[in-house]
Amino acid sequence: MTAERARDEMPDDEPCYVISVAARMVGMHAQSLRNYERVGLIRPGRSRGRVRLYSAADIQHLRNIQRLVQDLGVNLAGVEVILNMRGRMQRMEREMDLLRQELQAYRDRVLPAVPGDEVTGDR
Amino acid sequence: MTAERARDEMPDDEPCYVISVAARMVGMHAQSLRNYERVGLIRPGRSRGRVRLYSAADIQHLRNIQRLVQDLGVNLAGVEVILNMRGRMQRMEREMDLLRQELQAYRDRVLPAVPGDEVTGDR
DNA sequence: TTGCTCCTCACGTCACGTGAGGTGGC
DNA sequence: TTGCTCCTCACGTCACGTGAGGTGGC
Repeated sequence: MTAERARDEMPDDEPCYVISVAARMVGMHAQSLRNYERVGLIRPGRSRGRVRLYSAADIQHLRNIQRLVQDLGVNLAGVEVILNMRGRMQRMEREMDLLRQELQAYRDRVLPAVPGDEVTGDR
Repeated sequence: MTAERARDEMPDDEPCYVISVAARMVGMHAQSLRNYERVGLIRPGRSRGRVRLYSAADIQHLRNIQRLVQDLGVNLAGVEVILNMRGRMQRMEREMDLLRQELQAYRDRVLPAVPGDEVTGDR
């Protein structure tokens, strides 16, 4: 990522690939990409001439969709639900990391909690 | 739940409804229930006579499937992925609750953590 | 015996991929 | 002008619901 960015000066969310290039990159039909946009699964940028422009992040998003559709046989309604859930899970994971860090700080630097009491006591 | 259990002495995982009753309870075609079993979405018990018997938990599971299929238009491959993810999210939520409880125990009973250091320090 | 269950087969419908056809702006 | 893009329409395929048909055990 960092190396790539340094090489071509292209941030992940920079719209840069027209539909034919994006389709070739992910091995899909250009018309499929238009279909996915029509049902709201992806929202590429547009040039002033109304030409779709896909960012590197869009390409990655398309690969996620592709894996669900082609490898697992999920339909587009399912893809939408799954990608939403995936986002929520990622947020939960970040929140859990924060909790673990904070807890570790207590364990390392301060005092141990009353052992086997408050966590298991009321379950 | 508890009241129901006390009333009819029927635990949630007790197989008790034949397919016609289960189908009527959830408003689905009996053949659909057989389809769901064939693709592995549900696994009802069987009587010795090989007759399917659905538990209250199975009924609830069928309602979850029904909502995804009928309300959201998800196909069966998507339902499988979504229900698996849902299970993982529920386990994560329980784990997060434990972490929060433990953390709260530290905050209440012991000492405050070094404020604004280890949690925000390396982000 | 009656009414259930079991299973398999088949048909209808719908979602989605994919191609064609005609258009317009770099 | 050429090769792209845009859009819409239409067709083929597949998944899934749903009914029929024939069977067997409470």
